[in-house]
Amino acid sequence: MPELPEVETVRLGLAPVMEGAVIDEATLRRPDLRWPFPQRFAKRLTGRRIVALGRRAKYLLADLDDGEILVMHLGMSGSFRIEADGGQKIAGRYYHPRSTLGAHDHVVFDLSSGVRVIFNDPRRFGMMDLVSRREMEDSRHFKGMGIEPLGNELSGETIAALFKGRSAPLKAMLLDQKRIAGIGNIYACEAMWRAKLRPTLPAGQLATGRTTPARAQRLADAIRDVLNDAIAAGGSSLRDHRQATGELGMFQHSFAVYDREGEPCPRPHCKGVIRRMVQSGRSTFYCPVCQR
DNA sequence: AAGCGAACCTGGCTGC
DNA sequence: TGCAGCCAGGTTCGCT
Repeated sequence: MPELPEVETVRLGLAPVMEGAVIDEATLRRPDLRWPFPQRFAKRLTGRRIVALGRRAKYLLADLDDGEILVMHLGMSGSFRIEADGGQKIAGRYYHPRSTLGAHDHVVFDLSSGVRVIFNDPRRFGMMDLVSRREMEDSRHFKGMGIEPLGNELSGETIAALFKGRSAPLKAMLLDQKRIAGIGNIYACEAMWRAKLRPTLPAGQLATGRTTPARAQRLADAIRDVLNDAIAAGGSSLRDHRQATGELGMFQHSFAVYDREGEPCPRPHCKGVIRRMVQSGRSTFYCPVCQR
């Protein structure tokens, strides 16, 4: 379940039980996810205290007390769930007692607090890796990664600079993690709708104009707003996916265009009907009337 | 270099 | 009911 808002929601759910906890035991129930686990993975995690749980784009980062970072990606279908020894209330929240592990429960972290964190990923496009903190920026996952859309770098000027001279469609540019990192198919569609921009627009055209190009500014605002709104709603729960706490995200009810082909455009006074097209192999949902 | 499409997997839904 | 076909929130690889 993973674009930036869903990963941030997962982080917020896991942080109260993981931060400060020691990993008593890490269990790998298969040798790989998308890629093999790193050498001696379970052993290197055992006994480590999790200092902090952070996020970069769609990656979760567990800062360990030996200077390594546990890097985790949810892929398309990854999720975490939390169980507590005998059922427990922690920081005001109740967690279900331990249950039997299921078919796609690939990684289990047993924490010193009695909490168990389970990573489940049917399609196995997720990944876990260990990188040293000092080499993280240069590691293969993060080298060349684009700006953080909720950070200070995102602005109309930045977008204009990032897209300048590019002929690829706007939609493709938004999905390019080497420019802006963390936006996926849903929020690309939603941001373009909010900014009233056509998905096929050659991205470089956002960079034209003497002062700050108005369209680039609208897009920057739309990206920031839609991501913040989604985080506030606990992310989007498609196909019944859950947050780490077991709750459902709610932002799918606020989609303007995503998966709404044939429905009326929700913009006031717009008479458009949402359409679906395919761009670089993925569905794009948009309003042909108000997105230009 | 940039921009596509395919590949990696499994499961759920649709339509015949 | 059964089965084929299509689709899915991501990333990487390989080909023009």
